[in-house]
Amino acid sequence: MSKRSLKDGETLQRPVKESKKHWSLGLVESMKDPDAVYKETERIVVIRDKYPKARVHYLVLPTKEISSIYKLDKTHLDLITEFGTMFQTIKNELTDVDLRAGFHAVPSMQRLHMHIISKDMDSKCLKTKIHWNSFTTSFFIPYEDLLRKLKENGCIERISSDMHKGLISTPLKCNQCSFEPKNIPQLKQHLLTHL
DNA sequence: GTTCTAGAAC
DNA sequence: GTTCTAGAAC
Repeated sequence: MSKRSLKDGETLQRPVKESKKHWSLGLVESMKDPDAVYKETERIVVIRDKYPKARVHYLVLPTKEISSIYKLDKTHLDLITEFGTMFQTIKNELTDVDLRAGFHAVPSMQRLHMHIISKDMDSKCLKTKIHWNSFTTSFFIPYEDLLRKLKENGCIERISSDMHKGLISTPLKCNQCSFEPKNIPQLKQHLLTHL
């Protein structure tokens, strides 16, 4: 016995499973979206982060399919050097902002991407401890460090699962002073004092 | 990566 | 009672 009668057009079948792209392909989709693209060269694209974690937050990606930093080898040194040139270009254009460039040690989204993010970390999209720690602990691999590792080792070594767990559970600490907030709302309130 | 929300923390 | 965090999402 059905619990209620069906409305016009309604069926007993579940909606046909949408062939929706997996969320981890979101950056690759954004690269095709003219509204998201900030700059473009033959080899790289710069997009605005859809959920910026600071007042300025861009992503630099290769047009070529490279899934993550763990696929890099010495043949990519020119490409990564161009990432650095792009970072310098953007710094020169935004001289009133303190910008950092780097990569997440454990990226969630596909396609190699370098974050260019301002130090303020003032954003409504910054909501969780993982968000915070992914930019303020060694979970964040500065651009120069990654370039050096690639030159010296010819690849980027994965961090251990224990290291990963440790970094994302690091107690909150301000990225501009020694303050240790009790929780995220307190951190966000405190960040305003550094503006 | 985000959204949602149960239940922990206050 | 309200705020906040952390885990599931088929």
